[in-house]
Amino acid sequence: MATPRRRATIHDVAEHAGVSIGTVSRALNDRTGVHPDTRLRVLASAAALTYDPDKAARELSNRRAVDIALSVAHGYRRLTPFFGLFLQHLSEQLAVEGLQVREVASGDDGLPVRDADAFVLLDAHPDDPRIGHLARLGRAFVLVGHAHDVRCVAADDVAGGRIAAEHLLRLGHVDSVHLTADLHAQAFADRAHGFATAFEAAGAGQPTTIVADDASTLGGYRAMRAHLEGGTRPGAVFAATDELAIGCVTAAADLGMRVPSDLSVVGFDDLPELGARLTTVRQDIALLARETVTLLHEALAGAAVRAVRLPVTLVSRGTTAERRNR
Amino acid sequence: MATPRRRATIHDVAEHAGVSIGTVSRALNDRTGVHPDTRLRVLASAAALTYDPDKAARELSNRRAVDIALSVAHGYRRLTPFFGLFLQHLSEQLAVEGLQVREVASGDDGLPVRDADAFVLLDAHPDDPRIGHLARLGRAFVLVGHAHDVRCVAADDVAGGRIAAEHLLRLGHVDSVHLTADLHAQAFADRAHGFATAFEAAGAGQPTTIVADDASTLGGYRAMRAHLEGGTRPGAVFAATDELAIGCVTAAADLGMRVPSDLSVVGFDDLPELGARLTTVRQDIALLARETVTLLHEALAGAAVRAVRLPVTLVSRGTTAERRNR
DNA sequence: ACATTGCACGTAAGCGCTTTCAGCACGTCA
DNA sequence: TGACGTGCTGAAAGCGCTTACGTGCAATGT
Repeated sequence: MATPRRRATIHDVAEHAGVSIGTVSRALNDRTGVHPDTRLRVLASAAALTYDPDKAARELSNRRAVDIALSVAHGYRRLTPFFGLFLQHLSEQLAVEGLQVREVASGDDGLPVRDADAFVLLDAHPDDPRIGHLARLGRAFVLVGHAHDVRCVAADDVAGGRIAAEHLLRLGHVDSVHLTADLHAQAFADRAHGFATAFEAAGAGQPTTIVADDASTLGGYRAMRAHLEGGTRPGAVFAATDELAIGCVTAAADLGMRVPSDLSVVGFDDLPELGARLTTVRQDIALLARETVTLLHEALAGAAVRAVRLPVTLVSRGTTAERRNR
Repeated sequence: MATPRRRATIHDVAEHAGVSIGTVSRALNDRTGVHPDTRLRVLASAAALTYDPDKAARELSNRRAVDIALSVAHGYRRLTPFFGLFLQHLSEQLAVEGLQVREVASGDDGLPVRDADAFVLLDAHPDDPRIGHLARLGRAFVLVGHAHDVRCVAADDVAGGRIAAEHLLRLGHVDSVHLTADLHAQAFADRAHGFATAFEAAGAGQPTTIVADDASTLGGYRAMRAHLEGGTRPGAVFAATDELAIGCVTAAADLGMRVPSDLSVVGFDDLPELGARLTTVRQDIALLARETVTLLHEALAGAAVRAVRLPVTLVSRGTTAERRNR
């Protein structure tokens, strides 16, 4: 049975290596002024004892115990795969700096419940009450998404819509439709705008927009299926989300259409598993996380508010093809 | 602009209240030996300074810096609303004890990447490689779900299936079907088993089982729709999940059937938003979180392995009704 | 009257770590 | 030879907190 192992401390390592704790600390943290031989000896001892520095002690000593609270609009209940991934990258990114997400919660009123040093707001509409709340309290926060006059970061959604349009246009799909959900959400509005603008600029007219009940795969499926069954048979669809796109693909398949020969579909996000085969507008979630952390530091330092837009790229996979004559 | 506020320390509070730091600590932690008046004064000072004790320092002092890693099978990518809620309760529960989930991650190989003191495994099949891995390492862990010979906790799925059956039977639905996904998952297998057993015990025969491609709302929708379109029109369906149930309800609606008059549906889990109107088998997620923490402590203490089953209850809402003659 | 209790509180040690500072053993330059 | 770096290391302070331990004081007992 697992003996309740006592964690090795820096003292144990020091003793084992025959040096002082100061030297161990320096060696382990790549500080200068340690003889190479000594460093090696310390490293070996640390490995031998499976030494794992105590986070709390390290934080305390570093006096960089920054509490970072992550606030998701509806708790985890509506956590999308996208935000799930983001979260993972965020905590990895913070771990690099020895920081960490301390708590993940928001009260029933939607307001962050904890008095942290800094907040990351997910899933916020521009008029989200949390923004005013935090601003009023003078707390550091960064919004993942977009709003005016607040520190925020998000993909360049307009550009995303545009490159989706250009891709489709290049393939000859002048009769594309746009499948989205809740245009009240800034990201969706921007993507729709970028898409429509590019179409008009190309003289292809205003594309039809289908609004699903929600941004789930089911939402996308039903909206698309209804549209397809309505008689109109567009050659391509740009879905505002990979999940919506999956719904599209599934709906098309259920109606006997083939993707991409009968219907091209391009998604948005590039979620690993979900869209492994999907042509989609990729946003770099790792980069998003890194930028979030940067902004977090700026917020803590009291720097000027700025909004950052992250580039997106189109990754062409199996769900788009040239328009066939019909 | 938010001045980079310096956090108040226990010394500030002590000075403000005109007492020593020891007294502040005792007052704030409900220790005995503090005069009621003094306690009040300290509390007031703490509030005035918005004092928020430094977690790191507290942990260090308490030497209960227990690293608890939460391991989700596929990262957050497949985090279901159910596990999302569970996570929330778990971190709340741990917060009560001054503990916290330190990291939430699993490597690309699916194995937990961090060397924590204890692990919470979500979403694990009984033959999940993580179980053997952790056991081999002699690490403390608890599995949320079921498997043989490991410390685990889960709802009483068999009973859940049974009470769903009894509810439906009581309403006269002898022609119920069971909608599930991936019977390889222990929970789903158990629910199906409980359901079928109760039906047979009542002399109602073996209920039809429909297996959806996945446990999403879309999966439930498509499976149910296909079944319904196939001609058979069951009077009721027991879905292994609230999400599947939502899919059912939606499919029925899309086919012009009315719930519950044409089709009764009962779900499983009782997720707040999702199933607000759903008749469902409720599991107490908060309790699940509490039990998880209890088992975690047992694991850390090296107690004997035990598996716990949590009771479930049927909550009857708007999606079930008595069988009509047809 | 004094010794004894018990309560409320202050003092200080210590949790495991980082980092400054001083010291020591060299070598270098005049 | 002595004054001076230079490179490496140990000692010790301190991060913010909890918690023995000790002390002063009033209340109690004799």
